[in-house]
Amino acid sequence: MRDSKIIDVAHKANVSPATVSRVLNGSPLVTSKTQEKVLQAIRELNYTPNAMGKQLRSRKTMTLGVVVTDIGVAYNAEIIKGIENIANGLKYKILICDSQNEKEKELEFLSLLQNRTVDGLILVTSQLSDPEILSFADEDYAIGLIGRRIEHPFIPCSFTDNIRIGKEVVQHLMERGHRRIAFINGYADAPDSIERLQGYKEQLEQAGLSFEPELIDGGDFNEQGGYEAFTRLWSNNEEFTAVFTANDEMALGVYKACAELGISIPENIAVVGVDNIRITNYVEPKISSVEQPLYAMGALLAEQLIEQMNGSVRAESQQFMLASTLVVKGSSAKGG
Amino acid sequence: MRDSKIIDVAHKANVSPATVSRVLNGSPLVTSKTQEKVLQAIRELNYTPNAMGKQLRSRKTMTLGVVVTDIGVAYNAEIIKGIENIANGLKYKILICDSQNEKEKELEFLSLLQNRTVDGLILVTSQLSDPEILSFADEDYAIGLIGRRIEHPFIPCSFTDNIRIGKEVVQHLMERGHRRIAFINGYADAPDSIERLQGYKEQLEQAGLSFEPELIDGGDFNEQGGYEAFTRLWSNNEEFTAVFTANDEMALGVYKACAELGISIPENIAVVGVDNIRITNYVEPKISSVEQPLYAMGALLAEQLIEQMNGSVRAESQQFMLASTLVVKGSSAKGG
DNA sequence: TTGAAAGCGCTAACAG
DNA sequence: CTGTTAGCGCTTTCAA
Repeated sequence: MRDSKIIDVAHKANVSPATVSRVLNGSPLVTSKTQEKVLQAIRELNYTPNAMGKQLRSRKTMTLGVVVTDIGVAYNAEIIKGIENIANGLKYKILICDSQNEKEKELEFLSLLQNRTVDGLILVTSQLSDPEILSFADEDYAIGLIGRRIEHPFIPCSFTDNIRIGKEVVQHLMERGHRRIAFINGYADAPDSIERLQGYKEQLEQAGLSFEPELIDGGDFNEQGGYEAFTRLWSNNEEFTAVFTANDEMALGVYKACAELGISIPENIAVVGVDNIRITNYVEPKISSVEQPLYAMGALLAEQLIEQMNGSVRAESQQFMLASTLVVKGSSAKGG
Repeated sequence: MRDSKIIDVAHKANVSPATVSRVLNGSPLVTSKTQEKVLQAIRELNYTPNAMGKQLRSRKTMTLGVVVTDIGVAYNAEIIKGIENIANGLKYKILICDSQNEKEKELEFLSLLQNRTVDGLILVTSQLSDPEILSFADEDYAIGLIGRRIEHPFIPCSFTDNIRIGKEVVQHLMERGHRRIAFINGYADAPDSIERLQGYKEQLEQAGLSFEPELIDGGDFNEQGGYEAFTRLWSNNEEFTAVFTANDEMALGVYKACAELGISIPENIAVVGVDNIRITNYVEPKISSVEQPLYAMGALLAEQLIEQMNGSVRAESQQFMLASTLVVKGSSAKGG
């Protein structure tokens, strides 16, 4: 059966479509008598306002696009939850794109901003380059970033203090007596990688230790990469006593390598990761890790972006730099 | 800067909006000369067709709604990926609702079908009752179900053969010599629970063993529930030698309980779960588990639903019952 | 092959 | 307080 429209309700209630619209939108200037007539007609016709008509007229879709590299990763899922809860509370819906790290797919999704399918877009640790993102921000498109930072007055960002994460982990390991600390990094060009490495360096320097490039390797943020990086580092006989991996996935790779090489954790080597994913608590020993306020990062950003979209004047965007928490567990329990 | 519209392009190219629309939609009846003029104007104005106008006119949003109970659970994430990949391939977008198992939120999301925000809706292991779902299916709304089955000509469903899962696990454990097999179920009224229990019973019967209700308990599909259920079962001194948990989360709870009670797996007791989640491979011993074709469940259902939505005649929906695979690992390696 | 015009369903001026 | 009317941006008859 064809949906009934506002005009049908108007006819049935003997009023104009405008009046029906007023009732629908809770306008205060309708008699309670008229209102009742209209509501009755709505009930009888089982009428529901059509979203497309409304959206076209109001030039708003009340929808936020969210681009993540992989929806299956707990890191992203938690951020999405933060975004979704805030968005829903403010009557927004979210359209998700699992880009599988393909730039092309992210770019394609950005077109939904141009064609006004979404009112705003949130990129979660996107692999797009700054210029690519900025080319959109120059238009009157609302874009927000999570887990990444771009200096731009209209692009809100929420991210963690990665330098501090690097410093904190190194400090913790030094307190446990470690002096030669290896660092397994993620993608070389990811801000997370660069900043955590920087924090690592800064803390070493602060302690009067010299930075040794031969203790650094990269593992692309995944388990296999961590496994391979550790294997390489170990084979060089650098005699480090601790490893700091830029995320937990790579720490799992280190565990695998250690199991094969007969290295025991934490007796022979201490391990600290980042993200504090669930698995870190199920392996033996549990992996010390830095926990990030992911939910908050999503929620704060969504709130800021929506506020900004609805502001009459375009206000300067806020940048949220959130602190993380080191959770010490078995993998770094003993001294080096 | 205000977006340019089709009329602007028309003016610049000295044609009518209808012609621009034809070019946009690849109509064959435009001269290549006119086409070039129009394309040129589009480029110059950096024009992008407005999605709302198009949608209102065509009465389609090219959007699929997806309701999951929790986006953070790997089970759901994998299904979403299957849906999304197929949907994107067919030019559809997906709008996600993480209902957190709140019925009210699911119901609210269903209204997006009524107001035509989405063209179709997929419920993943929804907690809504059959009548609630059917009340929507009676209208001309496209609804599909995953991980659940409703007999209705227009509701496509994809789900696993849960009875077979129950039978297979029991058979496997019996082959390992187990005769008294405890079963920790999920929510008592979930189809997954009921059917897996039924399979468990059938296989016992087939082997000439009697069903013992005192070996059954429930753990609500979560780790804590599994922990508590096992603790209860164990304290009854029933002397079972194996536990079949209706999902892996509860198996993890069993591991925790066994660690506390000093029971060693698999020597004292064998454990088999369902879902084959990642963590099952990181605990010691690895947990035997039944792997479900989640991605395929999502993909097949999305394909069927979209096909159905676009069919001129409303065809009967298909039901997809997919087979699962038991992955035997350390937790059920030894005999009982 | 192209254009004129109607209308998808809704809201918001403006008038009464 | 309510109705009339003009679009939001697009597609699609129908006519030329």
